[in-house]
Amino acid sequence: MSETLSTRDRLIANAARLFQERGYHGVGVAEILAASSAPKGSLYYHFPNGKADLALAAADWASVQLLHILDDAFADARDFQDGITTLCFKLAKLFDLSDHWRTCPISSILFEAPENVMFRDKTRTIFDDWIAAVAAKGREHGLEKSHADQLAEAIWITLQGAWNLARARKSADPIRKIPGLVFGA
Amino acid sequence: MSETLSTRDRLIANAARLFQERGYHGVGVAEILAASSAPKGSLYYHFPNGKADLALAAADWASVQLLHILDDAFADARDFQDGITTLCFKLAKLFDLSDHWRTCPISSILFEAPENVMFRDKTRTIFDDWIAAVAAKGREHGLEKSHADQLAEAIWITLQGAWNLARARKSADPIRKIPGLVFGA
Amino acid sequence: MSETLSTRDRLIANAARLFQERGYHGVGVAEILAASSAPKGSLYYHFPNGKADLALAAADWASVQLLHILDDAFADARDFQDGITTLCFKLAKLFDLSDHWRTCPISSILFEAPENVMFRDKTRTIFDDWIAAVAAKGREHGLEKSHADQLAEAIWITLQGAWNLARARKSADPIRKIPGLVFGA
Amino acid sequence: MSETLSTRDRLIANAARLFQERGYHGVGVAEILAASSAPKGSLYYHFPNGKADLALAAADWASVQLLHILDDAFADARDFQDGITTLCFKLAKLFDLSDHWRTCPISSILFEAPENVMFRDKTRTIFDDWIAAVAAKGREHGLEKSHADQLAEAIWITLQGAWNLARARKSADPIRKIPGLVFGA
DNA sequence: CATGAATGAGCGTTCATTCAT
DNA sequence: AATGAATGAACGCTCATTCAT
Repeated sequence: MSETLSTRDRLIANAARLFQERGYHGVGVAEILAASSAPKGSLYYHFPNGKADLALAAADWASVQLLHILDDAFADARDFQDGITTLCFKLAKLFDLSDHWRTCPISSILFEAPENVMFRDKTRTIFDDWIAAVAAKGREHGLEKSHADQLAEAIWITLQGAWNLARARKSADPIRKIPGLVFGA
Repeated sequence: MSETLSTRDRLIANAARLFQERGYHGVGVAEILAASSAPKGSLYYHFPNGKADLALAAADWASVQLLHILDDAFADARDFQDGITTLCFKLAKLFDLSDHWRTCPISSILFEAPENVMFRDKTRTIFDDWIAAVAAKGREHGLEKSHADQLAEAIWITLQGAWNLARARKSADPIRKIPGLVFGA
Repeated sequence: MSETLSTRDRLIANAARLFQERGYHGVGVAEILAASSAPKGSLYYHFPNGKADLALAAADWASVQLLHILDDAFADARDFQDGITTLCFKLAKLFDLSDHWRTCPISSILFEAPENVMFRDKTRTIFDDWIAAVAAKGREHGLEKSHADQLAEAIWITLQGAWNLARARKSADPIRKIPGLVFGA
Repeated sequence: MSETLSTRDRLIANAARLFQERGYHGVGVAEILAASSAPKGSLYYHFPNGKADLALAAADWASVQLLHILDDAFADARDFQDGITTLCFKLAKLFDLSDHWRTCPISSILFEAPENVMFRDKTRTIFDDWIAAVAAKGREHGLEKSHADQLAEAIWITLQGAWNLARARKSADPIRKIPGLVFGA
């Protein structure tokens, strides 16, 4: 990650990436610190509650990244289906670039953390925010609210499942086939 | 778990349950041993390669459980959609009973394990076996092969995604709504 | 080792070789059993006191081997110095063949064992027996008893030291230079 | 060991002594930590590669001790033989004080360690350094270089072998008789 | 605002041994 | 005479965290 970022931001970005690859328990704080070129004690300066705090911040950061990708996908979209198709191809490309491994950063980070009410609540919030953002894109392209909400949730569910299958098959095909599944063949 | 099971089987069943709840790295072998009333060294007698071996065996065991649930769901099914609906309600009930936490045992066990070729290969095999089993049910109820295959894969993707959303929302509703998504409202 | 040996003899021969390479604590009974194609429980049938018993038997066996090499070296010896020179070249060759690692089997086995009176006593007995055997060769070739005894002890001391230096230098040269040291250049 | 030493130095000194007594595999890190009044994790702070790192540091430390003993022995030496005689008597006394057990610390530490290229290389380096230091003493007392080198190597070989025999016999006599062997009776 | 030395509970694993058969 | 399943203490090591500076 760029050296122009602050120590705090480097910790967050590296934590997000590493957790996405190997899960909350699969990555030690020492590895995150080393990847961020941060000294041992600095984690607890920036995140007083330690690893859990950092994971929550990393999930927030990853959520913002996902919303940026959504916005980019819809920047030149002719209609809703076109925007979603672009989105899926963007996510598929990222997946291909990650050795067919990095899937949903939120699920990767938060579902593997200790069964903690704060972790689960944040997951729900981020999921719902993303679904709402997709639904908003639908309404912007003329869909009725209830239809947009339904489609957005279906897209999110399908994306989550496609990520899992793509990871198992080492292939982004399931991600690219999402529009076909959601909008009909 | 029942005391009538062998030490090996108790280890597998407890490992499957605990990994499903907190992931491969989130559960220590000491906890699995304690839950199984097995002494420390017996794990390595039954599973010479240790925790990784046990996780693979637990994934196999969980896969068999999932296939049994599928068979049960189709025992009295009028048609394919009826069988899938029963299946989803059975899975939703299990999810409710687990404090809204236990989702796909295969993903829970194998995606959180070390990024190991053997783990990913087994995930793909079990996923594909399950999809093939669902497709077979489809053909038994008169569906054409290509249609059955497509539907089975769509069902699996949707189930995986619905499990994720259900866990975030502490509600089995997404699981119960799978038939509506896959077969059309 | 040959399959014609009894389980007991295979255990002894493999234990002697493995202890010689990595010391008493450096080799586990499981490895000795595996190398001997012997079942897990059979060690305690043949050696009721376990690993320590086996190590004592292995040291005895190695001692007999060393005495055989001594006899071979003196079979055609013109005089005492000639016999010792042949002996050193034989030992140097064995050392070369062992990747420059296997030195005195007795020291390797017994000095690394737990500080046990039985282990130390056996070491002394085997050392003294070997020195006495060399002294006997001296007397057979006309040396006076006191001179033969002194030379034999000097040879043994020099051989032990040369083995150490040879191991550190990955070269049998120190072993081949023993006659020059003991008999004068 | 003195409480005024740093944790790191206490670890090294205790490790050197314990390894010298029972070999690399014969001493557990827990015992070294306990002897050093150091907590479990501190070993890996000071020696990131753990037990192997500590053994290498202990060998270096022991090497320095041996060179100090050499310097002390030659502080008031009339000639080379006198210095070597003093050295042997000093080493014999240390051997007597150790319950006739502690011999060459370098061999004790490094030959019993895993067959690792780094361990063997360090053994050779320390051996050669010690031989060179003895040869330097010889030249300081008027010996020609080639003669000094030969004598130094012979002294080292004889010392190693004498240590082995002394240990087996529970007697420092072989160590005290080294000058007679090397310089002629 | 930042650091790195220090901590001890816990990690997955290996150990020599025992025992019922 | 021989076996392999079972055992739990001990192994070397990693962990997230604390704290004095």
